[in-house]
Amino acid sequence: MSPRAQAARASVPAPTPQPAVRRPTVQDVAREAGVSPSTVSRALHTRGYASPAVRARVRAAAERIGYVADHNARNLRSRTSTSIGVLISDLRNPFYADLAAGIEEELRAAEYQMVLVNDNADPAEEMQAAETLLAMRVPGVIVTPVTAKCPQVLQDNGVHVVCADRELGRSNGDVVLSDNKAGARELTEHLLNLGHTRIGLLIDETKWSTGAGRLAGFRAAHLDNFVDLDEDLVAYTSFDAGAARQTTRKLLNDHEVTAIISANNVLAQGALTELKERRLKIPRQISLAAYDDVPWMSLVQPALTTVDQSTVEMGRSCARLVLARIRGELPPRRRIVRVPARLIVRGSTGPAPR
Amino acid sequence: MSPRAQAARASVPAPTPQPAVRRPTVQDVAREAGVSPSTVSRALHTRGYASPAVRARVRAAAERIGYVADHNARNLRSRTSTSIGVLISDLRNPFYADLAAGIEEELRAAEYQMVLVNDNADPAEEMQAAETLLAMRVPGVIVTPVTAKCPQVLQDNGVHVVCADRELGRSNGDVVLSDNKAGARELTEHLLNLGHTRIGLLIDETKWSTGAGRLAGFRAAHLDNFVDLDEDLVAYTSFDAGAARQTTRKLLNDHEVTAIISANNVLAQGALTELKERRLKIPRQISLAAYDDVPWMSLVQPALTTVDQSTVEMGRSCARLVLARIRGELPPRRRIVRVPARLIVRGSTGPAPR
DNA sequence: CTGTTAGCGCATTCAC
DNA sequence: GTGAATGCGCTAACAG
Repeated sequence: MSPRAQAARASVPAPTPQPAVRRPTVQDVAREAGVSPSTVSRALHTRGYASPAVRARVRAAAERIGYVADHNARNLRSRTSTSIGVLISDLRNPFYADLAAGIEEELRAAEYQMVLVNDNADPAEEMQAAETLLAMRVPGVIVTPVTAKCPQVLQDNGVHVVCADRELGRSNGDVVLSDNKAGARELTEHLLNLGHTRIGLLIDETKWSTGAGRLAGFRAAHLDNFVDLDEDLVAYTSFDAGAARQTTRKLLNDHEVTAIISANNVLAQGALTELKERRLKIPRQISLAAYDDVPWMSLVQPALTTVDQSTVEMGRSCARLVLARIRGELPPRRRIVRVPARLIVRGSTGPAPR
Repeated sequence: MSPRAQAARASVPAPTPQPAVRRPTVQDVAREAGVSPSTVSRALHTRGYASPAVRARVRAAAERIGYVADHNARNLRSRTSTSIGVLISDLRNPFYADLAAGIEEELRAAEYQMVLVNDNADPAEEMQAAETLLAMRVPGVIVTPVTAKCPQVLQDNGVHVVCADRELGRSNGDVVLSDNKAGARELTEHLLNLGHTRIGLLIDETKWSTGAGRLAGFRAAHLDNFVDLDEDLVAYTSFDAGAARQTTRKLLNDHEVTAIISANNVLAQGALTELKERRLKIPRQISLAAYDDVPWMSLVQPALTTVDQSTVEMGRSCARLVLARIRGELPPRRRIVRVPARLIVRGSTGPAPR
């Protein structure tokens, strides 16, 4: 803003800070119900510490005057919060949106709130978000980690952390993963069974458990089926539809593949675009399949064969897991939840040509 | 949970409530820096009440011992919060995901947090969410309202409310809308210019400003172009791809349309499914277009002609608006922000047959 | 089972 | 410009 504009703004009517509507407190409820504030507190939450009669009276009084307990005060005093931090890379990617939706659903059912932060897969933003969540004193965080440091710092500060979708190196915290290896293996096997022997794998990373697992499944399927895997068919690209398209082009030009598997929904987009551009008949001339089923994959013609990683359910699992931790219901040992992956055969995969 | 299970759970090792890692407080920073707690508070926030030297010393001390201010305490004391409530219908719908992404982006930049709640377009859940946000003492809420009661209750409690995407009857609060009428008019005109005179409009509601605006634009285009609108071509359906498909079927069977416009991305899915099922050549035999551009629409073949309502930008606008209100930068008069809609012509629309 | 007392961590009066 | 005192609204210890 220019100095001029700023000055103009400073002379505006008068920055009313807050309407400061006075909201009723426990005191008010206490007076209304003819009991003490602490009794109000007990009647409203803890079970067994107030007689049914009093409890009913207090509840009625609270209802009458529209009392809503102040979370800040409660959290401050009781050193707990019902807000859970959720740290993801990109809400606009349906994978993360579904994950968040599953988390939110489960949290809401348990009367917890979701504080959602997009970190754009940027380590700096991720750390900053972690600090904010620390400041909020959230008891738990669900994160699709970018750096191991983030979950680490949170844990060091007593926050229960659940890593979602991926594991970074040797972590020691709870984690919820898609069964990447099994899913990728099944998908690859499906293509091998159709007679494909030159299957290109479009993949962006293998440092994380996600890519590593999918690659492992891809390899395993080849091994199991006695098909030699030409290492050139593992085509590394970056997490970007445009790049994936370029890589697909190379795969097509230089390696005579009859099928392509993309390791996630973003890469699939690039691959499909290139195939369409070339007017290749799917699946007659080439088969295409993707890990990570998202809605558009069943809308295109032909619909894509995919692996559905039950993303929403994965989110629910994450939420259940942090909540269980927070409630102290789990033994200290780290928990690894593996969410099943399901092959969905649609029209984009068919017999190998020739 | 069954009584049995509950009993079992109660006898588990021992519900450790919290690891209760003791986090540094202002006191600790004060000791470390050799000043008083109140000086620490001032040095860390308000400007002008601490000498630069002290301020630097305090900041260094805070950094050193890893001090992170407690939001709960701060909020309690200062009666403000940096959490903003965001109430939407369905995070899995890319429209809402984009909206939330835009909101979050802007909030994060201003160091605010987003508490996201899915209300599933259910009035009861919406009201419950409102109460929760009230309990959190959020200074502002952005909501895609289901009932007028929700924004009302929030406002009555001194919360700044911005309604996003739609207006319910005569509201008196701030609102950010897509320019529905202009967008729909432009889209309709595009089809009329291609020679279509029997255009079906697939629409789910017209009570809200959203549907009403799109219908109005549809009508206006007909009027402007001197094309009589057969009222039967306004095909009411419900907000559901399956229903939209049925309605599309009827439109096709009974009304000889040469083009279909769907009022949003969900309905478009149903319409497209039906057209593909019938193996109709798009756009040779029939044209299809949609309001609310979402990613899959450019992936299908042919890509869909749509109206892009700049959803992410709409989210940003919402966030900027609540923040401005919270800071008291705006005059009391209600603000109506209209986000421009942009026609994107792609392959699914072509000259009318015959 | 209930009332009294105390204090969570911080920001904001006031004096100085 | 800085320190001491006060209390935001609530719940956890205690008595009783």
